[in-house]
Amino acid sequence: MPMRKLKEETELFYSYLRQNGLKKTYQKDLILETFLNTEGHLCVEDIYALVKKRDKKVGVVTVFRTLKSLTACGIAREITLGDGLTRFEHSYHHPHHHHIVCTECHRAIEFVCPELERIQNDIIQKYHFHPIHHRFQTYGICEDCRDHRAVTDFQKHDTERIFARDAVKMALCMENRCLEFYRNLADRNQDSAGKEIIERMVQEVEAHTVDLNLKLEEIVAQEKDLDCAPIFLHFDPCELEELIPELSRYESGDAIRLDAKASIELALHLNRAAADFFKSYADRFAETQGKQVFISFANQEGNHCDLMRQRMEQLLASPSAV
Amino acid sequence: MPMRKLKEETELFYSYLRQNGLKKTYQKDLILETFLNTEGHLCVEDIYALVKKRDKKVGVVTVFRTLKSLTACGIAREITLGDGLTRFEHSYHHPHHHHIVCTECHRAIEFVCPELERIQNDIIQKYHFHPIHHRFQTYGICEDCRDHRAVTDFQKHDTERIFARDAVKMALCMENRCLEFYRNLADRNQDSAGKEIIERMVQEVEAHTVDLNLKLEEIVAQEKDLDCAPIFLHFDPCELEELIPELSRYESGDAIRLDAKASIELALHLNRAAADFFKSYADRFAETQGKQVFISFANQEGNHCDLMRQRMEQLLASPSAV
DNA sequence: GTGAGTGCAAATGCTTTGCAATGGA
DNA sequence: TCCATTGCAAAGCATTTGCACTCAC
Repeated sequence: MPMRKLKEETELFYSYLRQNGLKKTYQKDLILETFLNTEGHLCVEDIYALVKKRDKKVGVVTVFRTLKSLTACGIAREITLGDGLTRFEHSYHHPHHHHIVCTECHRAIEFVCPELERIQNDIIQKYHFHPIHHRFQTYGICEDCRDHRAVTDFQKHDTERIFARDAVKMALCMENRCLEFYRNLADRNQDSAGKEIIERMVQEVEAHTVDLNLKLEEIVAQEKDLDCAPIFLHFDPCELEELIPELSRYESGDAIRLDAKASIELALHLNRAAADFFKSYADRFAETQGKQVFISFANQEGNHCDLMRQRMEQLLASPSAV
Repeated sequence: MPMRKLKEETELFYSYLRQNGLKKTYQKDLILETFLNTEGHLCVEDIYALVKKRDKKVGVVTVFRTLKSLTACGIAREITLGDGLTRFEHSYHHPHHHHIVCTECHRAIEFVCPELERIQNDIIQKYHFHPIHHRFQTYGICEDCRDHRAVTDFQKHDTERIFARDAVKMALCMENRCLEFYRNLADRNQDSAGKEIIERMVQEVEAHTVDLNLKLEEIVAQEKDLDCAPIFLHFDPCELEELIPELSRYESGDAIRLDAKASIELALHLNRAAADFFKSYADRFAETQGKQVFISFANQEGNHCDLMRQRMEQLLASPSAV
């Protein structure tokens, strides 16, 4: 947990206290700090035990009461994993997610699924409910328990980092699809000017892929074993697939012949689609590092569109110079 | 609750008792009967109160214990609506569903959403969990509570009947889309033989629609106000839309010219798609009246395919006679 | 100094368990 | 007869409340 965030959340808590005429105390601080410094799905008893390590005099009741406040101001979120205990997880700057719960070891994996959010919105509207929150919980037996292996705790990582990691992976997934598309197209395009344009696209996407991989490494380096944490963002690859134009539409007979203009138009179209998609994808999430990844990816795709447009202008001005 | 079902469930319970070396008793019978004769999401106290009306001597503990057994043998299903109480709902021959819970009045609407089931399967597979069950719960404030209106209980109907009702409605929705498609096509088709074929299709679909409406009335007549119960099956109309061929594919210029053969082929294709879709749709559900509706709809569409094929043979044999 | 916070103990509410009596198979 | 079942009372358990004392503002 970076200090910056701990500070942000503490600020939030204090302003909540101020606004509600409540007082800040040593115990509240201690409980907040303990909560923020622990990842996972902790029950009151867990947090109480941790707090007691630092100060034996604190009572459980205070932990209960403070966690209620933390929930009220959006720092914590109450969850249930089916064992009758109320558990708490970080909420501030953490995307809304769901759980896969092992009914044997009671460990839980978190995942985000925008499709679920969409369905939830559709349904609640259909029934004229004013939405508050929703939860999707899948219960099953995890691999470790099924194979009677030793189990350790899941989810020891900062959710926001894992989300950022997966956001970059999603962007990379998009870029890889684009690469495959452009390479395939360059291979088959029988118009040499168009081929050249597309090959330049390949290089640009490759460069972008390198950047994204660096970004990924940077994120993963922030925390030990972050790369091993299970997938958090459950995105639908079909949605990315749909952004890629169908090559068959450009075939005439079995051959593909896209001149420079048509190639730029195609690339422009693909970039525009990707930019729009990632921009609206970002809208689904609360303020997080991951959201920022989507926004900056959308912006880069947008910038690439501008570049395409410039090239198009150049081409129209002096067709031989591109 | 029809007698037939009460009997089936009682049989199931007795065989569960037999297989586990347990004994049948007057109290268990009483609790089972009370449970089966009440629709809704009842907590132990609710059922206990109802049982007490019939016999003051029965204890709560027995209700707790019997409900555990009923859950174990698949007659009841335990649910939580967020108020800390364990509630029970019918499970035998009831499709797996989810809930929209009002956080004010604690009433819950049930709904079935095959899309959710699909996502659940995808995700649990991705994380290598062995599935047990899943729950999707949406919390919000219902219309009544938002407008500070008086509230009565939801869900006073037999879930299986509501499911059957919605299954028929879904089939009707499909037929209406087909009708619209055929009418539009008949209108625009400039080939008179083809037009005639399509007009016959319109008549056949109309007849089928009448049948389905009769079926719907029959289901709705089984229970008072069944037609007013909220939508239970949340199907995706896009999935139906996708089954309908795009007319634009048959346009040449702005005109449509489909001869008899092409018209039969088109109708055959549409019927086949509908039959396949509803057959696989039925597979998603446990044995219920609604599932039977889907299967019989798929069969009827299949039969229609056979009819189409016969016509095609006739046409090929004597082109003028169709 | 005022009023919220704290921590103890006690209460609450749902659910389970222990146990002696009961009653099915 | 045997052993599951029943219903009472009692225990468990997570959480909340009452209250006197403490401490932040």
